[in-house]
Amino acid sequence: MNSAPPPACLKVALPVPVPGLFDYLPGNGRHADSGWIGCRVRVPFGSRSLVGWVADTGVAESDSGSLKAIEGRVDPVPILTGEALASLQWTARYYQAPLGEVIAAAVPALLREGKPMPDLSVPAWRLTDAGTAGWPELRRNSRVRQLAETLAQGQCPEAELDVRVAQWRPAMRTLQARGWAECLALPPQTPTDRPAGDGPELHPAQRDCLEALRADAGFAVHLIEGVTGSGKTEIYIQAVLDCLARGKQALVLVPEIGLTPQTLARFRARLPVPVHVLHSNLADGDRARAWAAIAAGVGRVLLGTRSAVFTPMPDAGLIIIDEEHDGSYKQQDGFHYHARDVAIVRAKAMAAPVILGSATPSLESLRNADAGRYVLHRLPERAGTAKPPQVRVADIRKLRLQHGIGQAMLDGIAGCLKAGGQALVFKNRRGYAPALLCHDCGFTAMCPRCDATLTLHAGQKRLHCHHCGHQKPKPPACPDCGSLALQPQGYGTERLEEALAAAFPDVPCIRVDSETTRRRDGLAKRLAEAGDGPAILVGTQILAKGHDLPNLRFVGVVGVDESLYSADFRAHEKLAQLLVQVAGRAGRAEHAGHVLIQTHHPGHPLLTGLLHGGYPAFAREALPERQQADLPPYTHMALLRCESVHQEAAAVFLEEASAVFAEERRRGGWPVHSSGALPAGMPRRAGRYRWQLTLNARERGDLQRLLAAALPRVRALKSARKTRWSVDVDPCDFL
DNA sequence: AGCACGCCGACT
DNA sequence: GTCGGCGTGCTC
Repeated sequence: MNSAPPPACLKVALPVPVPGLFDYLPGNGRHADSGWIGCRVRVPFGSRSLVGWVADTGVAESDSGSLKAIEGRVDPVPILTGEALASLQWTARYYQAPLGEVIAAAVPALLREGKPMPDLSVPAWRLTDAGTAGWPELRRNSRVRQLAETLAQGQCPEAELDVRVAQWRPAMRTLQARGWAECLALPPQTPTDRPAGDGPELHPAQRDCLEALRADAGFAVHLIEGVTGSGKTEIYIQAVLDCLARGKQALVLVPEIGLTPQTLARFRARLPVPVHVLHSNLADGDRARAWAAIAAGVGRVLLGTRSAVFTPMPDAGLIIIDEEHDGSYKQQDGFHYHARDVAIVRAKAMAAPVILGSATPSLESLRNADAGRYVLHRLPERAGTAKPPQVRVADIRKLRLQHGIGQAMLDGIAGCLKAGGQALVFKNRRGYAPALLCHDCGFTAMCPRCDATLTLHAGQKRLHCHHCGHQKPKPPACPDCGSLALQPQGYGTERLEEALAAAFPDVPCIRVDSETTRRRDGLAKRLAEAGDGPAILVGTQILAKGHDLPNLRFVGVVGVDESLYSADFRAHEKLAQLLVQVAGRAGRAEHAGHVLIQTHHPGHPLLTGLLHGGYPAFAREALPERQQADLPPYTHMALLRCESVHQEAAAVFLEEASAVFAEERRRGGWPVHSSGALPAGMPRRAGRYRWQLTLNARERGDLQRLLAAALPRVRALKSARKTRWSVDVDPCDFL
C-alpha cells in the first residue's frame, strides 16, 4: 500500500475532434497549480506538437499510462479565466463539441498558433538625466531641439509626438544616440474620454425602453421589436453610453453583412471611447490586438460578428444583438453554435443585461417574451416623418406573364420610374433559369454529383450546380433524344434582368446578386452611375440589406410561392422576415414606398396576415401552429447528420446510431422522440450520400441527457469512422 | 483532424 | 525488387 500518489497533472484542451482533455506533466519540477489554468502550453501529441489550453489541473486518469511532459509554457499569466473559460466549457457541453475545438473557434488565429499576446502597452519617450541637463545647449530652431523641449515637459506617448512634432523619429534617433532620450512602455490604458457626439431627441417609446433597461440591475433580456428606421440603433447607443458610465464594457453583435463602414462610423461618432471591431475580413494582427484589448479590459466597446461572442470581457455590463433573427448568428460548419444563445448564457453568468433587436424577431425570442422570460418593447412604425410602405399582393393566377412578370408589377415599376424613383425587383434565385428542360422528351439537366437540377447561367450559355459548384457548357441538343427543343424553366435574377431591361430600355437595369457583387468594383461603378436617378435593381437576398438606396420607392417580390409550400418548417418564418425586411427598404420621408408581392396564392394566410397585421400578426398565427405540430420553439431539437461517398456507409452508420439512441432513451426513460435514420432532403450532394436523424424533446434537459449518454457510444461505433458526421443542437437548417 | 502503420498493385 | 494507394487506429 505504499504506491506513490498519482502525479498532479495539467488537463489540456487540444484542437482535435476528440472529446475530453489530455493529461500532461508540467515538467521541469514545476507544480501543476491553478495558476496554469487558462494558459497556453505547447505539448507533444502523437508525432506532432500542438498548442493547447490548460483547462484544469488534477490527478491523472489511472489508465492513461505514462504521462508526457509539456514542451513549454506559452503564457506566463492566464488568458482565459473566470466567466470566459466557464462559458466556453458550457458551450462545449451544450453543443457536444470538444473544448479544444470551441476554444479554437473563440480565439484569434495568431493566439491559436501560440504567438505571444499582443503587446498593448503604449510606447512613449522621455529624456534621460543627461538629456535633461544637456538639451538647452542644442541649437535653437532645430527639430532635435523642438523635440527635446517637448520631452522636457514630461514623458510623451508616440501617438502624441505624432501630433506635436512633425517628423520626430529621425530627431529622436539623434537624441537616443547621444543617450539623451529613452523609450519606455506605459501600461495599457483606455485613452481618456473624448466628448461624445450629439444624438437626436429620443421619442417616448425609446425613452420608455431605456428607462426599463436602467431599472433592471443584473441579467435581463430585452427584446426590441421595431422596423427599420424606428430608432433601434439610437437605443443601442444610449444603452452603451449608460453601460460605459457604469464603468462596464459593452459587446455589440451584428450579422455578417451588418458590420458596414456606416454602422461602425455611427458608433464611433457617438461613443466617447474607441470602438474595437472583430469580423472575418480583419487582418490576423488587428484581430488579435482587438481581442487582446477587450480581454485585458483596455478596450471598452466591442462591435463584432458571430465569433466575437466568445471574447473575454472582464468588466462586461451589456450585450446587444442586432437583427437577432438573422441566420448568420448560427455557425453552420465546424462545431455548430448559435451566437445569440451563447450571448444570453454569457450575459446570465456576467449578470449583465441583453438587448435583442429586430424588425422581425425570431419565433424563439417571441415565445420567450410570451413566457415572460424576455421583456418585449414594441417601437412604433418609424421615427421622424417617414411613412410606412403600402404593401399589396398581385394575384397572377390565369394571367399571362411577360417573362415571369405580371402586368401589375410592370405598371408598378413604370409608375415608380415615371415619378423619378428607383424600383427594386427581388427574386430569391440566382442565374438565368433554375432548370433546363427538353420540351420533346422531358429530359431535365441534372448535376452528376447532386440530386439537383442544374441552373442555367451566363445568358443561357452554361449550366451550374448551386450545391457543389459543378459547371459545364449548355448542351446544343438534348442528350437523351437529340431534340433542339431545350427550354429554360423558371426564372432567376439574370433572366429577370434581361426581361426588365427589354421592357424598360431607357433606364439602367442593375443586377445585384452574389455573382455581380463578387466583382465589386463593377457593381459599385454601375450603382454610382445610376446615382439617385430612375433605375431598376434586380437581385437576391443581398438586396434585403446593405446598399443604402435613398430613392427606392417601389419593391416588387417575385417567386414567393416556393417558400409558401416548402418542407422546411422554418420557411414561413424566413419568408415573413424577408418580406418585411425588403419592404422596409422602400420609401423615405418624402415618398411613401410601394411593395408588391406577386403570387399564385393571394389568399395564403401568411400573406393576408402580413398584409393586415404585419409581422406581429404573422407571429400570432405561426406560434400556435408550431405548438400544435410539436416543433421549436415549443420543443427542442438536435440533428445528427452524416455523409459518405459510399451509399451503404452513411445508411449503416445512421441506422446503428439510431439504435444506440433508441436503447439509451429506453434505458434513461427520457421522453425524446427520434425520427430514425432518414435520407436528407437532398439525398446526394457533391457525390456524397447524406442521411440524417432528428431528435425532438419537450425539455432541453432530456435531450441533453440523451445526447450525453448516447454520443460516446455513437463515436465508438466502427461505422462512425467510415463517414463524415456531425451533431447540430438547435439546428436552423435541414438541408 | 493529422499522422503512422500496414498490406496489395504498376513501375525503374 | 520498391513507391505509394488509402483503410485502420491512436493521440495524454
